[in-house]
Amino acid sequence: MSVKHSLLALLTQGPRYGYQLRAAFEECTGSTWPLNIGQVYTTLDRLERDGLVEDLGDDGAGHRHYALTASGRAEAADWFVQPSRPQNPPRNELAIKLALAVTTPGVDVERLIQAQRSATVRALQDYTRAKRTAGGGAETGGGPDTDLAGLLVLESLIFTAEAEIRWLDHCEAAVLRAARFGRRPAAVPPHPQPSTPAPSSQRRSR
Amino acid sequence: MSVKHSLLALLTQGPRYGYQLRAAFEECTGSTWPLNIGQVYTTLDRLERDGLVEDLGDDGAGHRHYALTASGRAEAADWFVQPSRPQNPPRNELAIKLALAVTTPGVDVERLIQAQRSATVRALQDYTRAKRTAGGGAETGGGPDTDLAGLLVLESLIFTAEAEIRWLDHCEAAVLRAARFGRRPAAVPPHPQPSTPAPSSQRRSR
DNA sequence: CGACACATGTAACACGTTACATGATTTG
DNA sequence: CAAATCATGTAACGTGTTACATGTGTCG
Repeated sequence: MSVKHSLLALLTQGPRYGYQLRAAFEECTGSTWPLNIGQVYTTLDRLERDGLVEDLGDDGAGHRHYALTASGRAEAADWFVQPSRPQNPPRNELAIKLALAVTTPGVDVERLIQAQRSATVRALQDYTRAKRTAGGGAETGGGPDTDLAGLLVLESLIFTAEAEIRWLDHCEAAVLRAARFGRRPAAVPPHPQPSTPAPSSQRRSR
Repeated sequence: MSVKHSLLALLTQGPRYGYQLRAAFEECTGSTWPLNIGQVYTTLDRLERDGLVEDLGDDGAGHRHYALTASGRAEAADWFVQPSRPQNPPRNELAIKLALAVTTPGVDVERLIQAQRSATVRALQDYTRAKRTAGGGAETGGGPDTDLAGLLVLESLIFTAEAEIRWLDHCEAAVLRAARFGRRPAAVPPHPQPSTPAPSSQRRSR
């Protein structure tokens, strides 16, 4: 959904063509999230089909411009006003992995947590370095707030990574605490077990 | 990718059938992320096609069990060991929206930030309430660590929401600071403007 | 009996990525 | 001229959601 709305938002500044829209998107997000050019065209097709944009045709220079329709403009305005709050927050792969890890016997949860923290710390260092580098260079040529936008995106990554590290620390403590109390490996099967037992070749981490 | 790997991870505890896998997934993540049952079956089909699981056939009770193959077991073990670190972090719709908002004239960024913070604070309160409620109730019947897993998932949501609020506060300050210095509304167009000007019906937020 | 949970699927569609095909223009 | 960039698309596939169809078993 973000691509669709991003294109609508970019078109509020006037008609644009596909290639231009991708460049504008990547510039404004500081190239953090590359946007596939093929998807731009297919999304524009869908937007036109749904009556949110209008095809202005070839301008003679080989550029196929699109403009917002009235409902497209309303949709873009609504996107900016309505807070993003899906009923179910987007799936967090790391949280799922850890939840499955603590419920699966034979998984080295400690190692998982430490490996993940190392990876996140490295990513955080990359972001911090990128933030130092940015802003000092030449203007990329976007509007007056293009640098601000890229900076905010970078800082969003930083805040997220920091939170992930804090959560991992918290998980490590919680897992250790749970392990100190009796951790019985599936003593009483709560559901009727399938007739076929787990194969004996099951891997163990130690 | 998370669904595919989640199913593999659940199957490390022995053969299961589709409906059972969904129940196990939702129980272990505390019903935070509902898993579509149709997707379970199509994913199992793909896993079988790729040689990661094996169809044990109907067990006579109408249950179609699947078991891990050797490569499926290796894949699951690898998923637990390898840290989740995609080259490009998953798109953050809120960050994209804010980046586009500060580069788009006529958008009330202040209002956007405040509306989003309110929504996130409400979500945070929901999570906190859910955390208080959980644990006190009866055992759901999962393994000994099912409660722990659900708790960790909830806390992941809490840590993420808190980070989002902090980031929004930071953005508000940064935007105010940028506004205090000269914010010229697109004085010098950096790219050649399209011939068609933006329609005069453009909405303004105030 | 009727409602509900259990259980397995299919179809259609939205969204996203990768790879490929095609041609114009610019630049070393 | 050759390579890179600009520009527009198509095809195939993976992933995810919603809705529908179908049948069994259980319980009030």
